[in-house]
Amino acid sequence: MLSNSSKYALKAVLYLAVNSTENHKILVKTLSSRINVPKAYLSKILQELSKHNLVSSTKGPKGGFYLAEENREVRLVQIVNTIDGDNRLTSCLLSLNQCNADYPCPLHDLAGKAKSNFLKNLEETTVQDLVFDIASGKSFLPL
Amino acid sequence: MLSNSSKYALKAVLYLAVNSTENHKILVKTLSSRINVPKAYLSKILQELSKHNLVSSTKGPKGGFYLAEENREVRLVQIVNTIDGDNRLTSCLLSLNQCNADYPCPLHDLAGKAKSNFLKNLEETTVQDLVFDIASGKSFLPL
DNA sequence: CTATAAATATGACTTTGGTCATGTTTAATA
DNA sequence: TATTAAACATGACCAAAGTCATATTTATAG
Repeated sequence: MLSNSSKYALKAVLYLAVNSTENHKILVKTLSSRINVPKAYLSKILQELSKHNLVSSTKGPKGGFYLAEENREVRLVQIVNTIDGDNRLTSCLLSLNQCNADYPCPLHDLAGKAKSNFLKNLEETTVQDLVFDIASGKSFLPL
Repeated sequence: MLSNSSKYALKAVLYLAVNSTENHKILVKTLSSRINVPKAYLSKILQELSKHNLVSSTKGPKGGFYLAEENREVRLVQIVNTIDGDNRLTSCLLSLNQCNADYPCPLHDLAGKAKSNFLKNLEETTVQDLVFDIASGKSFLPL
């Protein structure tokens, strides 16, 4: 459903959303140990996210990664698509080219509703929304 | 969501369901060209399915693969689990160990409903059900 | 202006899923 | 009973995802 890389990306963004501000940046090293993702690999993922303006960073001493206000409006689907590409979630379950609502493959309906529901949620939900759930005790962070 | 191997397995079973009987067995070679899956790889998948009694086969001249009546009662989840293992579909979206309804990770609800819906469908649907959909024009076969 | 601390860029290594080729066993038929 | 046609079994190869190490760039602070 999601690649490992996407999961790591989501975990990282989530941690930054809760624990960082522009005045309190986080080192890759720290982030790595907090969310249990190998440092070097996490680096690569953060760079990709940074390049697409989904997270913020500054180099040099006192530098690090953080989420600016604009980053908090990012929708989860942007994160997933940036890392996994955008058709991982939309393609037919059997990977058939000609499979659509008018000419569905035998598994189309079976998966279709679940998938579109999931995708819709990813599209509608922002990072800030998740932070809100955590703050209000609806969900929990230990990553 | 599903591995390539699972997709191939589903396609193969579906083709056999529609086109084979105990008196009309299908060669791997034929199946391969009909569903566009490399012959050698398809072989391996069919062997795995056969070992678990999800498809039937006989060796030797006049041999081949087919679906016996019992095979038509197989549920899709059995096919997927046999090929992919059984936790690919059930594990947490972020692959967290401690994530459950009482202590959900921030993405739990977002994916949970979609995933459990999909899983439920795989558990409830038999091969025969899909054949029925095809026969009644609800879905289409070209694989 | 220099030293240093951090992200960034690049590329190599490893693991795993997917692909293929070869040989072995089984069963039908002549 | 010999031949042959098929599934079955095993293992090697390949490609992509995941993992890691090294070098470069940038910014801060003394």
